[in-house]
Amino acid sequence: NREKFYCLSMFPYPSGKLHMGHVRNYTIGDVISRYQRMQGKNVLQPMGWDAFGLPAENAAIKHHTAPAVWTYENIDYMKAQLKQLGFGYDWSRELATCKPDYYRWEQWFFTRLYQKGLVYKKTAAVNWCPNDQTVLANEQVIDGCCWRCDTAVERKEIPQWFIKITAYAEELLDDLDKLDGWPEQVRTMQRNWIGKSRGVQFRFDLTAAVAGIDSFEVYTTRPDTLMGVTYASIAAEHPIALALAKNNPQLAAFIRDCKTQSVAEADMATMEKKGMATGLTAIHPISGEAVPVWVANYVLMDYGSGAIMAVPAHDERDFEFANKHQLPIKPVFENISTEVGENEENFHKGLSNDSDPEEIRKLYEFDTSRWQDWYASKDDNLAMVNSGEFDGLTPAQGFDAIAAKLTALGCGEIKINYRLRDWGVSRQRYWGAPIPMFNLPGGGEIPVPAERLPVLLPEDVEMDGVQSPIKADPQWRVAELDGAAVEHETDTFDTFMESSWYYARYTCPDYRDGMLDSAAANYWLPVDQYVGGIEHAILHLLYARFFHKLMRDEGLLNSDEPFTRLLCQGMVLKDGAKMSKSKGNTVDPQQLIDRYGADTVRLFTMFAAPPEQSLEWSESGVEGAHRFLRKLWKMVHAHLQGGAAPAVDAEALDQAQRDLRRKTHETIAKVGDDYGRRQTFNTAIAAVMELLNELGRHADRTTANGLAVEREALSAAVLLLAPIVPHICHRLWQALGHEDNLLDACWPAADPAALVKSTIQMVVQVNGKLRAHIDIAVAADRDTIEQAALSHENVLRFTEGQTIRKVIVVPNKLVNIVAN
RNA sequence: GCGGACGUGGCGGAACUGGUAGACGCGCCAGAUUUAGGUUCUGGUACUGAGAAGUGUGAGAGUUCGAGUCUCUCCGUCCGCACCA
Repeated sequence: NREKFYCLSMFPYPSGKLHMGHVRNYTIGDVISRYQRMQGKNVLQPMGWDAFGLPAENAAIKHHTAPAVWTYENIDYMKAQLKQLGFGYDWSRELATCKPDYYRWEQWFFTRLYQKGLVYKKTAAVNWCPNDQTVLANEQVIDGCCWRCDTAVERKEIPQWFIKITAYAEELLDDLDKLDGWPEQVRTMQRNWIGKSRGVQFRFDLTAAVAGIDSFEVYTTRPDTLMGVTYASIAAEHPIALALAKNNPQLAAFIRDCKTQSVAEADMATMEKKGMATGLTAIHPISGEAVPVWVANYVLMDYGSGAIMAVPAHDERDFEFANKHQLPIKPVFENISTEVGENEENFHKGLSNDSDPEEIRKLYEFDTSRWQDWYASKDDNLAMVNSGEFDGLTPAQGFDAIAAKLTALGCGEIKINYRLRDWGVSRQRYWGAPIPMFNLPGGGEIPVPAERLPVLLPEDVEMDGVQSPIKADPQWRVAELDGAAVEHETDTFDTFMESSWYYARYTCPDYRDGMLDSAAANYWLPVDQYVGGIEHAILHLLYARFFHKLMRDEGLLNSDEPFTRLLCQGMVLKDGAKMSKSKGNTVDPQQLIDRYGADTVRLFTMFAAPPEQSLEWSESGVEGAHRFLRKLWKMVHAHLQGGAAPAVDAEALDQAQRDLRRKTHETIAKVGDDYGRRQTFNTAIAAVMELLNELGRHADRTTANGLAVEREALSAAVLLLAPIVPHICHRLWQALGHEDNLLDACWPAADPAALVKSTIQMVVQVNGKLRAHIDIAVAADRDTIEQAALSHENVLRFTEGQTIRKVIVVPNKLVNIVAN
């Protein structure tokens, strides 16, 4: 009937051997697991392998082997290393995501999602190397070129499978509020990533149809600025652009040019903004004015409708674009506030008259990064201008009025939008789970029936360095369904698929009758503590949350969220930079284990920094950790030389023994709090060090009471350090005469009676500066404290000739005397 | 570019709820043991100053009796940006 505790560390990609980041991650998880076990809980701590992925393909090419061989060898090696470090994993639950008995259930789940309408196929952009005729990952695009052949990479639209994560956007957003065991910054990042917005979707009619298209849709979160629209932009892949390009060689060339760029958003956002006029004009839905239509490289076909309205006066990016292409800038807000700064004043002087575009353009150049924020923060101080019937409204009123107008005109409506996009899971690579679909000869596709799963990925393959072996082999795809010829899909799943549900499969890794054994899953889930790198704060954690809800809605489990508490550990640095092969500043943990032993490595990684901060590597710090363990060993054995120690007789202790005993119990209280609530293991270790320092100074082994107090302190130290340095503490615990297993030993509790103090030291400040310390009886009232403070010699010296204006007393802490 | 964090001695860090800045460790200095070095032990170690005291948490402002902590502006570093995992 013990309470369960599921402690999970993010499983590793089997890249070869453990690096310091793994050591740190898994030490944190193991320390928490051991602490919880000592609390008497039924602890699950599993480990496995995130075994599919791109590096295996590259390594296979380099070493002339198969990705599977390379992966399994790495798993064997890394597993042995994890065992050396003494992590208490339940290896009977080990799983590897590249094994068919794991990915078959992922394939099955995908077909279920398909049947529920949560999966669909559409075209989406990938990085394409025209020379190698292959798809590249963002990582394989270096400065816009292919990493193998240095050819300029193009954007190419190909059909791909998507899962409708946007259907769960609202729940993924709302449930963030429940995750109070998560770091606030992770929740904020996920909120911003989902990016819920309220805006208006509306239609621009073209003055002349192109290839039968006579309008296009745009979405804006700022309909209040609609009257300031001076142009519209469409994506290079927009049907209108493509149709026009057929008879416009210049536009066709520009569109080709737009394709020569990476699909990574960071690259898109920092690249030069380019555009070209289409010659088309759209009709402003309210004013009826002609609005020129441009093609722009920063408008993406995959986002929203692939077209945007542009308001250069009130959007920084539009402003830049308008400046570059000499497009008009039409302000539609006027400042009506009486308090304005110098810049704003100049700015709004210009805004409120009908200056010619050149004048306004000059005006804006004072600081384009600031006026936009300024607008956002001063809603009530702004009034609409140049906006016809909407003049005089505030932006918020303008939002509603213009939205209503567009709705009434039948060309638009208020719409909730998310920045979050559906999850593209197709990869054109070999080393991944095959997507379980049959492609039909006449087009279309059908899921592979459940009884024919898994769709096996052949492991005995040769990599040619360019194409996936299952794409290169014309036989692999051959299949039949109900007597008709069909083809296996040769794309594989994004590896985030496997890492999105492994935590649940650990609860029943050998279950053969389904994806999850609900009884086991519901017993162990949700994970009580998840530990992993901050780099996963958005993608992995969002996909896992999504999958959890999908599994819940499939009836496989009954909780809403997968991870109750989350700890994101920082990076391991050397010389101030992240340890990485490319920088050549890695430290091989194996050498440390060989030289100092697992306990020293564990102690150093936990002591050098709190888990959420980056950890600076230090060889002398490791030696310091080793020194401390030797000292602990010697202290216990020196103590044992003193002979048998009786139990502590609290009433019979002298003052020094009482003080030492109080220190022991203060340490127990602090360390327990550091492990459980704060998860600051570095300060827990420091507190035990302090206790041992105190013991070294004041221990008296000549009396029975002295020996008893020392025994109590050392026993506490051994128990408190046991989660971090289990091996040495196990031996010391035995040496101290305990027969029971340390892991099952009860976590010590601080004795309230031992913590009682008769006097307390308080700080006395004069005008906020420290001037004295006073010893005060714990029960002293405010007057007594004030008198003691005011009559202190040094306080008198600093208040002489001054008037006491105020005395602030913070109980048990300090007195501040305000005088002048 | 957008989103999120961080910035404290020679170094890693501590200061948890706005209340003694620098716990603990490393390094360094001095001493003891040993006496070749290392190990081990003891003491010291933010800066300026003989001292009294003053100054000090990336820079600048603000709120407060009191700011490393809260607010604003700026600078720097790091993480993520949907195909690295």
